[in-house]
Amino acid sequence: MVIPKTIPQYRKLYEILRKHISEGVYKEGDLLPSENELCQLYGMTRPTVRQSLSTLANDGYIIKHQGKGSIVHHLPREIGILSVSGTTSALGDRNLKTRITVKPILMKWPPDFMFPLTELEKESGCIYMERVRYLDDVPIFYDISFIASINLPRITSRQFENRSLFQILRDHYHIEIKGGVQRIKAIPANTKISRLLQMKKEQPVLHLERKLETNNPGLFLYSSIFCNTEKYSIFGRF
Amino acid sequence: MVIPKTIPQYRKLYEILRKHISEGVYKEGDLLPSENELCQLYGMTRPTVRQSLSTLANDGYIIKHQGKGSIVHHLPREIGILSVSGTTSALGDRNLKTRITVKPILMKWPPDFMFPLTELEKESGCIYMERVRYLDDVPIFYDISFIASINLPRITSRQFENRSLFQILRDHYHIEIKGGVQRIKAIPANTKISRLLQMKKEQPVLHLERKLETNNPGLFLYSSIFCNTEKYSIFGRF
DNA sequence: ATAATTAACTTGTATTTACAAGTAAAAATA
DNA sequence: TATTTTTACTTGTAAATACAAGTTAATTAT
Repeated sequence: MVIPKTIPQYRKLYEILRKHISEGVYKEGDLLPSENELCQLYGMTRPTVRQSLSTLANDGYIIKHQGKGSIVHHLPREIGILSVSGTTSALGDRNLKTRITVKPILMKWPPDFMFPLTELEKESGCIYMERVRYLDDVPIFYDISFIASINLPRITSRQFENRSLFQILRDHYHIEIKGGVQRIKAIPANTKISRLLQMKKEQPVLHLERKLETNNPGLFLYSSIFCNTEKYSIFGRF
Repeated sequence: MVIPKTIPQYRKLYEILRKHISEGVYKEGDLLPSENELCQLYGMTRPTVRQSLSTLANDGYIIKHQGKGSIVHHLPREIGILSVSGTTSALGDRNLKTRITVKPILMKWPPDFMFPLTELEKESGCIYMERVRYLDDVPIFYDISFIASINLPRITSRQFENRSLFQILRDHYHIEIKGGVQRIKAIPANTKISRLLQMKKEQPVLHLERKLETNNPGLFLYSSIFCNTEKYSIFGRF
């Protein structure tokens, strides 16, 4: 697994500021301390500080303005990289519940997998799981996940109930999502999907097929997501 | 309008390499010249060259590998930021045709617009247009665009037929898309959409509502896109 | 011949220094 | 008072330098 011996300084500052933004120490619209102030505060030089800030800007946490400063721009990113924007008012994480319908099991990759696989991935098999996610006790997402079983000890026995898969991978395995590709379609709900998402058959459902890249070059996460967008939309930045 | 007096060196090299990648001088999987070689070739120092390369990497044109080099990773980005991935083999730009169904006109913003507008935007009105895009002569996209009519001389009289709106904005007004937000839904086709996209009523259609940010801080592009995803998927990177 | 080591590359991180350019508030002017 | 100019801040661009760390191929030793 990727366990970096030494974490770069710019990365440390990035994590500090990201945490502060997430926790509300700096709120949306706030000006971050100036680059020179951050230099003094954390004992770094300006290029190093700037590297932290430009990474934050790339990730959408701040917007930089020449002559002005860095303005906090907190983004909704509750559910992986996607998030939900509803007709109702702003929703907190507390309304979101996850139910595992198929617990993580080690198995062979399905034939005709949605994305091409490397030999290493094929050999090592995959960890499979199915989840349904509820918003205000209404099922919104039906999520089928595949992870190559490469160097992920004890993952099948972990608790997935109320934490994001991404968070577990981050906290326990130092795996971070760097980006990815996705295919999006609108399809009619089949019997299984309509039952799981409590909707009528043939009603439009959003279908996403995603391949997520991690900081571990050979490791990808795959997921097939079905989403009931009758009441909520999928919200995303790019 | 934003007409930069002096284009930074790193930006010049970025444009050169981006063009070379787009035109196939460097093909997918190729190694770019090393940073030191680029320094010599273009008479820049390594930090400057690295800034070009990291911008290219951020935009998804290359992937950098420590100790190895920068590998070209050409992405399909024919239609704005989205692109289409079909079941058929790789499709070139030549198969894509655009038909303007409502020519650009200056008008007031619709009431209950899909995104909140600033006062400046409301005052200046909007340029409205509707387009249908064909892939292999099959209508795939029905695209309704709104642009705030701020400093865009003669835009309503320009030729939009076979060039991307983005390309015109880039070439004539130095406007570049920096990012944006979007809402995605799966909806049943109504009468108008089913007619325009030549599909049955009530069939699932992908609906995107997008707000695109430009290098001009006050200027945004808005579009409402309906997409027939029966044969093709929307493909995207993040 | 094979395996281990070394050398020569590559990109990654970091410091230091300098000036350009955009922003906003204070100061000087009309 | 209202306007213009100045000043002091901010981030943006760029150079020169140094070493760390990952990759690859040539060299060396077994």
